[in-house]
Amino acid sequence: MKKIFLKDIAKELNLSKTAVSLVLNNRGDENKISKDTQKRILDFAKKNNYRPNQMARGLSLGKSETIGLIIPNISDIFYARIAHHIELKAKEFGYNVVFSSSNENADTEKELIYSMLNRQVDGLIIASTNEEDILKLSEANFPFVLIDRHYPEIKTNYVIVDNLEGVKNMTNHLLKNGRKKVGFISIKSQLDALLQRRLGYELALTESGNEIKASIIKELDPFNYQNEMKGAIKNMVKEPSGLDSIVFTTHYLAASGLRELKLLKIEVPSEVAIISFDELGAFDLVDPPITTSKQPVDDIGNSAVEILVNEIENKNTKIENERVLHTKLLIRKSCGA
Amino acid sequence: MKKIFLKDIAKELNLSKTAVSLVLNNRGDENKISKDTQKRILDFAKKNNYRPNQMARGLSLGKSETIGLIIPNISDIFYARIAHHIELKAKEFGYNVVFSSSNENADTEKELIYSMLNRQVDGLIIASTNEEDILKLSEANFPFVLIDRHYPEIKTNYVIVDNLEGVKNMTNHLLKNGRKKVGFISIKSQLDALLQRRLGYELALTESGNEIKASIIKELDPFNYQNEMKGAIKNMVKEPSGLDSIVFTTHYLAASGLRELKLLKIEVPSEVAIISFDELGAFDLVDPPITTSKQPVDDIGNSAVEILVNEIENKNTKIENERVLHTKLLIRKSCGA
DNA sequence: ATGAAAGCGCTAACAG
DNA sequence: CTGTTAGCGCTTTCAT
Repeated sequence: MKKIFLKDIAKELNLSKTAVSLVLNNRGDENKISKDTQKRILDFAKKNNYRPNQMARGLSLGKSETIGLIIPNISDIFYARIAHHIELKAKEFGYNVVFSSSNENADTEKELIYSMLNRQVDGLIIASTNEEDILKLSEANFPFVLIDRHYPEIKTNYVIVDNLEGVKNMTNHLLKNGRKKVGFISIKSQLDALLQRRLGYELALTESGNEIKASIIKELDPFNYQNEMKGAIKNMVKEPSGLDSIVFTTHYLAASGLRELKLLKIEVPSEVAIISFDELGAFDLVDPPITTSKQPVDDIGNSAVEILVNEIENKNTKIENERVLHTKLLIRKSCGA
Repeated sequence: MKKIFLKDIAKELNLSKTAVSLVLNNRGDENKISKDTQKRILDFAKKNNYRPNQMARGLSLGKSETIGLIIPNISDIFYARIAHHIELKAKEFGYNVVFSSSNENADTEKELIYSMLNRQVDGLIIASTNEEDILKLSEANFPFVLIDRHYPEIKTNYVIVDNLEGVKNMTNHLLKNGRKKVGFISIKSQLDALLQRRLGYELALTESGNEIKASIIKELDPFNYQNEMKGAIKNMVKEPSGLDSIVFTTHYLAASGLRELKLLKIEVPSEVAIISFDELGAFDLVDPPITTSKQPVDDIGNSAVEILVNEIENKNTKIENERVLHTKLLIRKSCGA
C-alpha cells in the first residue's frame, strides 16, 4: 500500500508524465504511443497498484465524477431504497455518490447544497424541502434533478410519481369496497406532492358524489405527528364524524395510525379500513396486512441518475427529463375485501 | 451564483492571496492581520458568497474532510439507520460522508475501499465482508473503524454488539416461556458476528440441559434465503423435529420466516413461537408483534464516528476503540407470554 | 502585517 | 511518438 504517483512511474520507466497520463487514461492509441510503451506503463501501474489522486485529477479536470444526493432522511426506508438504486445506477455510469439528509429543514438543505457544490459534485439529485435554492441552482444552470417532490413553477428535471392518481385510486378502492365515510390523514406541508395527494382524495370523493367536510381531513405536524395521531384518530372515529375508513398519505402515518387504532381497540378493517401511500418493509405481515399504493423506487432512482448523467455529460440524446411515474395498488386485507 | 475565487477577492481588495486565505481560515489574529483588514475580507467574502473549492483545498491540505462509509446495503433499514447516525455525528465534527454498498461482495468491497482512498477520504467506516483488505488497511495504518462485524484476528478499531449475549438471551427467553424445542435459522457465513449468534444459541441450549441436534439448525444461503425458507420451516415444524419455536438471526429472516409460517397456516405463537435479532420498522404492528433483540444503531453510528475522528485528528485523548455494545430484548407477543 | 512564490498531483496544449 | 510547460484553486513558507 505504499503510495506511488504518476511522476514515480514516469521516472521509473524513463518516460514523461504526459505519456504515462495519456496511456493511463486510455488515450495511448489516439496519441500514437507505441503498444510496447503502453504495455510497459500499464503493467507497471498495475503491479505497483497505482491509484490516481482523485482530488488532483478532479481539480485539473474540473469535475469529480461524483453525484450529490440530498434527501430528507436516509433512515426513511423509502429514501434509503431510492438511494440504493441511485447508487447502483450511478456506479454503472462511473459516478460515486455523496449523500446528506436535510431533515426537512430548509436551512440545512441550503447548507447541504452549497457544501456539495464546494465539494465539486458534478450534479445533484434532490428530494427538496425548499424552493428558493432550487431556483438558484436552476438559474445557475447547474445539473440537477428533483425526485419525489418538485416545484411546478420552476422548470427543472424531475422524477416524481403521480400523487393525485395514486391517492385517488386508494380512495376509490375504499369506496368500491363499500366504505361510506372516508377520512384523510396527511402531513401539513406546502409541498406539491402532498397537495396532489389531497387533491386525489378530494377528487375521488366529489366524483363519487360524496361531500368533503373539513372534519374528515387532518393534516398533522410533520415533527409531531406521533403525538397528534391519537387525537386525530379519536376525532375521526367517534361521532359525529363516525368514519369507517382512513387514507394515510405516507407509510409512517399509516403505521402510526394503525398503532393508535390498536390502542383504541378499534378493529381494522371491520370497524375502520385503512390504506397507505407507500409502505414499510413488513406491511404485508402487519395485522391486518396493509393495502398500499406502492411507489416504483427503482424506477425513480434509475431515472434520476439517467437524466442527471445525461445532462452532466451533455449527451445529445434527448431524453425525457420530466418523468411522472405511477404507483401500484397492492391490495391486502386492511380495506376489507 | 457567479463563481468567485480566492484570487478575485484578493484582487478586489488589493490584498495578497495569503492574507485572504489566512483570514478565511480563522488564522488572521494569530498572523497579526489588522482587525480592519480581516473585517473587509470577511464581509466581502460573505457578500459575494465566496465558497472555497474543496478539491483544491483538499489537494493542498492533503485531506478531504470526508468520511467513507461502506456497508452491505443502504436499503437495509438496519444499515440505513446506522448511516443516518453516522451522518449526523460526522456533521458535528465537520465531516461529510460518502457511502457505497458492497452488496456482500468481497470484490465490490475491495473496489470500494480503493475507490474511496483515491477520493482521498480521511477515514473509513466499514461493515465488512472481506477480511483481506481490512488487513491491508490496517497494515497501511489508514484510519478506519469496523462496525457491525469485525475480525477477531486483526487488531482494529471496531464497534459491534455482543451477538452471543443477544442471541443467548433470545433463546433463554423462549426457554423461560416454556418452549422445549427451539430451532435456529441463520445465514450461511463465516462472519464472526454470525458465528457468535450461533454460539449464543448453542450456549443457551446446553446450559439449560438441552441437546443440540444439527437438524434444528438451518443456515440459509444469503442470496437465496427466501426460496430456502419454506423448506427450512417445513422441515423444522414437522416430525420428527416438531419444533415449537424458532430463533431468527436477522430481521429479514424473521420477516421471511413469518411469511412462510403464515402460508403454512401455522399459528404463531401458539404452535411455533418466533424471535428475531434486530427488527424492521413495523415489527410491533406485525401479527403477532415480534419479540426482538434490538441493536443500538444510534450508539453504533455515534461511536464509530467518534473513534474515527479521534484517530484521524490524532487527538491525544485515549478513547476506547474496541466497543462491544449490548442489544436490548423487546418483548412482544411472538413468544407467547 | 503583508506578499511572492512554490507546491499539492494531475491534465493538456504545444512544440519538437 | 515524447517532453516541456503551464495551470486547476488553495495553503504555506519565507522574506520583507
